[in-house]
Amino acid sequence: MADRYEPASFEAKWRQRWLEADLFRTKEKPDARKFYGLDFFPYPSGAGLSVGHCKNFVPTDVICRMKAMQGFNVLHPMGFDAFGLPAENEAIKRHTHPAPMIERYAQRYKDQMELIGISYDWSRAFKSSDPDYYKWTQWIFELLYKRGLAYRKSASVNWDPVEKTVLADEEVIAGRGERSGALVEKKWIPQWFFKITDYAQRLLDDLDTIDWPEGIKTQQRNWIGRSEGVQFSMKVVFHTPQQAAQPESEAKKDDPLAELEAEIRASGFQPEGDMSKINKAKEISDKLNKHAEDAHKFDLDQIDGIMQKMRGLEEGLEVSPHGKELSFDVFTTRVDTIFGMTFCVLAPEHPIVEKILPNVLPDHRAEVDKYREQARTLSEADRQVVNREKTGVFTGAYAVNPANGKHVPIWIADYVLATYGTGAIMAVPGHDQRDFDFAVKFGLDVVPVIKPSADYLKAHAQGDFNEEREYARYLADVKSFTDPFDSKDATLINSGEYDGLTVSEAQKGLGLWIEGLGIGDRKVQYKLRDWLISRQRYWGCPIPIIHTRDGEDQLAPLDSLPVELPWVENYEPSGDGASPLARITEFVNTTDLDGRLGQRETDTMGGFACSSWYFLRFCDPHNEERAWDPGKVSYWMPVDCYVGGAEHAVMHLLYARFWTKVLYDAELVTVKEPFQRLLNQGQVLARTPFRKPREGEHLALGEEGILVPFEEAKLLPEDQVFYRWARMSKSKGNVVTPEEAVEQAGADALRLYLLFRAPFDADIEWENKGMEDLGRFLSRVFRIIDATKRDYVQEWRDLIDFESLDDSSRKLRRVTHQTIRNVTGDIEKLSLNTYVSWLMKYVNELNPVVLPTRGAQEEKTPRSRAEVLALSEAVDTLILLLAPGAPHSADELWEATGHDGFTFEAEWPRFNEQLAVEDLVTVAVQVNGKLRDTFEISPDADVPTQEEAAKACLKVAPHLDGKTIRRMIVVPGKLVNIVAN
RNA sequence: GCCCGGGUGGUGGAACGGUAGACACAGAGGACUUAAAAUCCUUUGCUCGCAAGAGCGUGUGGGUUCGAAUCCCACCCCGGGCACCA
Repeated sequence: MADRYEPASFEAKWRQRWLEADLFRTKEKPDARKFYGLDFFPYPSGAGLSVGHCKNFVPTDVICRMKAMQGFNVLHPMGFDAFGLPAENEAIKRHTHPAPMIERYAQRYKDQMELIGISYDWSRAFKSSDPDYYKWTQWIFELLYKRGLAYRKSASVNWDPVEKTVLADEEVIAGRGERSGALVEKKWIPQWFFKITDYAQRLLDDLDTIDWPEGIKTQQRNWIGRSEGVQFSMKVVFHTPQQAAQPESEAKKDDPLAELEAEIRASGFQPEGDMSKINKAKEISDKLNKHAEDAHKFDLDQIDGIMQKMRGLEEGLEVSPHGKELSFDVFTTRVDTIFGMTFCVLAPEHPIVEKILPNVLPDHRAEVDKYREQARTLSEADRQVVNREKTGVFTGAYAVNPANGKHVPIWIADYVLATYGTGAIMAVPGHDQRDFDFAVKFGLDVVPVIKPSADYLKAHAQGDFNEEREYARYLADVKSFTDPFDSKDATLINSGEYDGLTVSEAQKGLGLWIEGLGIGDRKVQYKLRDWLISRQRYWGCPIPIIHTRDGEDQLAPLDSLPVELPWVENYEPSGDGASPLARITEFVNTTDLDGRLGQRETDTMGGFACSSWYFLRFCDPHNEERAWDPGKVSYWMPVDCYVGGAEHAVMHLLYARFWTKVLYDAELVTVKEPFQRLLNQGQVLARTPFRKPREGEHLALGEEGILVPFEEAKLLPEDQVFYRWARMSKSKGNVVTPEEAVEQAGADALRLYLLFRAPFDADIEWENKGMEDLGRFLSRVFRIIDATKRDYVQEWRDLIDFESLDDSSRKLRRVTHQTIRNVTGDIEKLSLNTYVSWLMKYVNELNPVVLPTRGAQEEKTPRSRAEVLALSEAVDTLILLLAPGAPHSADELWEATGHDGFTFEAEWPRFNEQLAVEDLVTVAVQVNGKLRDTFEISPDADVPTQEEAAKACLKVAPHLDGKTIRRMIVVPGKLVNIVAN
């Protein structure tokens, strides 16, 4: 055995032996606890792995290796997310077919993962594009369909003109396709969706039950976007042309309903019981509008007359030419501000706009048409520009504010989204920034309904601040205050009988009132929308649906699964919104369950469908009868430690949770959450050269310079080049491959460097030299083991308890057991940089014991029996604690010390509390919180003894001079604080 | 704008509310060597001081506490996410 780390001489040998021994095959020992460690399902890119990817795999490997040594049944699988756009795009670029291409790339990934010694059980590997796998993806699709969670509808969707397919909301970042960066267009085509919105509340609630980074949970909460509020109906009314030209008239003050009641009685309609007037009116209107079949019981002419009258009650109004009531719903989280509603806004796409238009003046109609056309053609990105100037048009119609009967103008504006809530809002410019901006721009009224705080008034004050004066000015001229008062902690004004209530009281009161009125309900809204899974692309899992000739959708029969993706030479997307599969008639034409002719669905599923259940298949990967054996899945699930990048916060991680919950409801899995513990690793950044822009060159926003290859950077004048830390990527030319790293420094040095350089979840600024530092550490380990060869006793375990400890051996064993405790705890916490630190510290402590200073070597007295045994224990412990991080070296040393087999199969060192206890502890002495001295004392000394010892400290006395001790605070064995003045 | 992280020596980073700077890199000095590399030893937060020692120190300013890098409030800076969601 060498006395230094020489990776070239043994690392490859050990990898070969592990392979031959089939060492990492998943064990399913009875009675053992399980541990499921998993890395995110990677897409095997043609660029291969960089050391950046390894930062993901190594930590999982460390904890899995430790768990295996602790006797757990460990599931540590790997496979490939092979279906999807990245693979297909790359295949098109290379003029090849994705299937053989992905096969090659996956093989390279596997080779690279093996090269750095990751302990994956490759016997469980699969690709999501394997028919044996996607058969079951289709099976789950059918399950979703049967449960009403998969549906097809025409919708305005995100069309990526470069990828030539639609994208899910989650794949659109700031109006651009996540991968292509192209501006996304709106397209109206029939699409398949999964009804994830049904699970919104559970996806939100169960976040509290899992151990994930807070940031990821928050991102999911925001994405789900729950808000509580009130949804209520607003009636549309139309002014006559003459009246429309006049200023808006006040609503009639006397009680129109009393008159109406008389009319109702006169009609012969006898309401049952003691219904309120409002309910009577509502009932009539309901009969007319919704239950025409009931209406025949009454004299229709008479009722029509009542309705005319009812509308006529609204002063200054004329009945719409159609004689039909129009209304629309609005959603608000601030029903307390309802008295401040001065206008309403509809999204341009709102369907009621069609019904309003025939009843308004032609001028309005023309403007609205023009605006809607503009909105339709405006790209999603243009519409989402930050702080965009508000646009909109008045429809010519009005809505009745149910709170005060006032008629407020209905506008159309694209700042109201058709896809959220009801696509219509009550606008309260007094207390909402967006409405305020709109009101200011279009000269609409602003009515404050919440009393502004003194702070707000002060911030907007002109000249000397006088609260009352400012308040008066505020009430008179809100618009001059430049932004609305936005507080949820104040009282109401201008709100009739609700004046003086707090915001939360008013929310409760007004919510109940609206419910009682029967025009609305308290409601919960979510931002989350259904998951769009159709892709008009070839390389994906076919959707197992047959469209029959009479327009029905049928599931492909279960025994016909998988619906295999046909092999075709030409699979490029057409760009017309149809999938390439639509061109393959042999694929398209088929018969359904009943033998009717039909056509297959030609869209494929987006890649995220395939990765939403792979962690279940790993539990039982070769099952041909079913997707998985429920017993196996209930044994292994949930994943105990799931490691991957934070970029999947709202895509994969949300979808996989959704599928798991559906499968739970179908009693196919026993967990509600798939990933109990999630960790996001940091990235590896590499020094990347940029040059300053030349004349005529322009930098995009946020760019500092122009990326140049290293070769070019070396040739450029020094003042033209600068370096920045950037994520490793092939396009930046800054990639370090695992092959290069292993060649230069060795696999174990690479592994330890990735662990040690920064905390697990922090970014690493890569330096090749850093690996060599860890190589030197490994050399020190080799030297220590080499130097103890002569004294080492392999059977120390059987002998050590019978030997009484002398000073030196007690110290040794103490250090050993403290290290076992620290290392085990840190690996458990995935605090892996400190894991390596403890090993280094341990080596530093062993060094002087093992390697006497030169010259003294000859006269070294022979070691005592106890010391020899303690040292032997230290040797084994060091090797075993090192094994998860540096498995090649550990096995090399394990063999050199005469052990059979592999460290992977050896038992993890056990921590003995008694041995770790110190004889003496150092106690800090503070005077008034400032450190003045320390003393050593037995750890079980009582409090008075420690107080006395503290007072006796020499350096303490001068600081107590002329002071009286008021108090003494003792943290036994740690600290004494003398409080004196 | 809102929401998450994060600001600690020359550098990467350690620190259950209890001795700030573990562990490492870099620096300085030394040993071995003809020399270098490698290795080993010592030293290293800053300021003042020959020293003993004292003072100052975890982005800034306040607060809570016997005691704050750690908890609370306000602000500044960096990284990430969301983005007209009513």
